[in-house]
Amino acid sequence: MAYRRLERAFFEAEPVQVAKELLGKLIVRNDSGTTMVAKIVECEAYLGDGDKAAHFNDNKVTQRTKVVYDHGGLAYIYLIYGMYNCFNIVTGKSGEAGAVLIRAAEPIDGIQCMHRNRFGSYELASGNLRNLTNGPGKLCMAMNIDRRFYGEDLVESNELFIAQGEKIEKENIIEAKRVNIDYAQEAADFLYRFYIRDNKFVSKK
DNA sequence: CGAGCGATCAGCT
DNA sequence: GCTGATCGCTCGT
Repeated sequence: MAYRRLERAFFEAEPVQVAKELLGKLIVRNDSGTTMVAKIVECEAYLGDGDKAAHFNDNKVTQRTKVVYDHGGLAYIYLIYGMYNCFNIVTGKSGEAGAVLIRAAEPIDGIQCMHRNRFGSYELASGNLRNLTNGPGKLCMAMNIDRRFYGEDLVESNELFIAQGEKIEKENIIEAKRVNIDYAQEAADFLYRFYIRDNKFVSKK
C-alpha cells in the first residue's frame, strides 16, 4: 500500500481550516521496519492571536513554542503532566503562530506494534482496539511519537508524515469546545475541537 | 534558582 | 466522578 503524502501548502492555511481538513487523513509512522497507520478522527486548533488556551497566546515565544512560528508542516510535540506526549502539527506560513493538536485516531495498520507500544505485549485482547489511540497521550504512546520529533518536518520525513485518506463530508464534522482548557477564560468556549460524527475512536462525546 | 502547574491517563468509587 | 502519578517548562525572585 502506497501512501500519498500531504505537501507544504496543505499546512500553510489557518489552524481551524487545517484542523477540519485533517479529519480522515492518515498518520504514517515508520519505526524500524514497521509501518503504523492511523486515521485522524479528532483534533483541536490553537491560535497565536486571542486564544488564551494556546501555549503561544499573544504570540509568546519560548524555547518550547518557538517551532509554531516556523512554516506549516512541522511537528510541535510537548510533554504534558510530566508523563505524556502531545502531537501537534504547525500551521500557517513562516512567522505565523498556529498549531493543531491531534487528539484521537483510528488504528488502520501496524496494530500489533501499536498494542505492544501501549501495553508491552503483542497480544491483542478483543475489544481493546478502541483504547489504543483514543486520546492524545495514548496516540503518541501507541505510535512511538515523542519529543525526538520536535521540529520534524512532516513534509520531508520518512519516519513520520501525513497522507491522503478518506474525504469527510462537512455534515459529518462535529464542532465542539476543546478539552481540559478551563483556565482559558472566554477561549474555553471557542468551538475549535473537531471530530468525525459517530466515530467510536473519538476520545469523548 | 525554585515554586507552581499542566492541551492526560488509569484505576478506583 | 475523582484523584494520584510525575517532570519539564515558565516565570518571578
